[in-house]
Amino acid sequence: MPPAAKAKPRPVAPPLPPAAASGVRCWLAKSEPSVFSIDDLARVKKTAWEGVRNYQARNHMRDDMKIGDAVLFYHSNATPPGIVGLARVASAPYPDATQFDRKSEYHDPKATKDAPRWFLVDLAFVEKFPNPVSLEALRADPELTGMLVVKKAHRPSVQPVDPRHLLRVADVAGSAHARAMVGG
DNA sequence: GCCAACGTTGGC
DNA sequence: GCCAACGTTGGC
Repeated sequence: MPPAAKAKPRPVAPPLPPAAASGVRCWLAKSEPSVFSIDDLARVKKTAWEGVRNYQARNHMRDDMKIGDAVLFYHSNATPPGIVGLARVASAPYPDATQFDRKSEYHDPKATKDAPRWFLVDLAFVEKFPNPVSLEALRADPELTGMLVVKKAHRPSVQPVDPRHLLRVADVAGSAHARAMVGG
């Protein structure tokens, strides 16, 4: 029996959106462009998605995200707020180093290296959309009804996205790569 | 800057 | 386990 089979089962996770035909899951990650924008991601190509301090968002990164998953890149506290590009998950989950760094604004005194509290994945740049989709436009699109990001005060900064919603956003945004990543 | 809508913390 | 106080997110 593989060791994993002996692991204590975690509480049942909330239902995920249906997997796309490819098995790739879809997500949305928020970032304030004044802190880290899609242009920053385009420049560095890949980054550790550090500083997430919300348990739901952490659980998505630690438990559910797989290498190759598609991630919509959302600018919050922006003018206008909205989805501006596409990234992909580029690592397995690992502890967020900033939780151990006393000088970091993300330092968590309750976290230890033996018992890390915060996990992250790396995100890699895929594309900046030719036509970003504002929050206002997301809300106005009947095909995007139910998308978490349009719900008032839906806070987790990493959240699941229905692949159909991702493909719709990608079409409106003029994406060149989403269909190849997600299928459909 | 305002403030609604959260999530977290800690006293009890 | 309850819940008031507090802190944060994020649109506006």
